[in-house]
Amino acid sequence: MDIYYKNGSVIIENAQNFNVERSCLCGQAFRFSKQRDGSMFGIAFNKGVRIIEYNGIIEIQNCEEQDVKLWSNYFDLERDYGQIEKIILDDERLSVCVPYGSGIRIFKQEPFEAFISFIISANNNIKRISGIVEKLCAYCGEKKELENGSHYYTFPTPERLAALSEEELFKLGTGYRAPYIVKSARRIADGYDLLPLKNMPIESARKELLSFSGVGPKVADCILLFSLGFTNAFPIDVWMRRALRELFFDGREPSKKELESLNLRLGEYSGIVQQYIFNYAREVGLGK
DNA sequence: AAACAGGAACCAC
DNA sequence: GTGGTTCCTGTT
Repeated sequence: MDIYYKNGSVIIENAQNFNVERSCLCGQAFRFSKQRDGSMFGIAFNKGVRIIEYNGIIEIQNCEEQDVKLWSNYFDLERDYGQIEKIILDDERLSVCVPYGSGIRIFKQEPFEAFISFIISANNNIKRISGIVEKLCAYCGEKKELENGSHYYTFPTPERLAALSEEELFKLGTGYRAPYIVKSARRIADGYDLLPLKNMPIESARKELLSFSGVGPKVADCILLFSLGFTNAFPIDVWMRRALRELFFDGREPSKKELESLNLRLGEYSGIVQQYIFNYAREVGLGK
């Protein structure tokens, strides 16, 4: 995989195991959308980028020269997903997931954005989460104009979010999560720093996250996996439950202990493996 | 139009 | 610590 800068774009040549559409739309991040022209538009680090593919080349447009590292880190391009995929392929129970999860890279999102987005994700579906996040950004993010005349909004800072009332959040469609968002955003605006969680043992970081309003086990694991760099965080939602019942537990409901030991058995990349399983469940429509 | 989908809080036990 | 109920909105 060769990554370099050229004329306002970050170019990825010989991309291995990177399916842009699947990665952007699988539910790990909520600010990517496919455009009518087939390109992908997404926002991170307050920057809006357009991603196009041609001749096996992936081009991230609207970048600056110093952004190469930034995006290569965000899209987790330095990791050998081929090796991880091989682990899955070699597992009798998991190999069925490979065609559905292949090419997904786990993005390293900004902690605050992931934190708020996954509080919103509770008891919610991908389409609605994206809609709410978008409204939230339009309501109190920063407006940015693009050269082609269109515009986008950045994700709000903790301060901007903390300044909102429950009523305002409720109107944006967050429902009963409004007070959770207010409380948690205020705690962060008041000085709680999420970054040190990256360097803690996973159990400690998880415990910290669970102390926030609106953050339960599943949301905590999502934040750990999708923004804090814990590739062994193992979020289990209804889709994962369905898939795990079928693949590992002979149709019955696994206990907490069994889930925990499965996580351990899957090893240091269990969270990435989880994404393959999750996508398998969604794409084959398990439980439908 | 009632039923369902989707996690966390909260209160019992 | 486990189990049942409630919270809100969009879809069927």
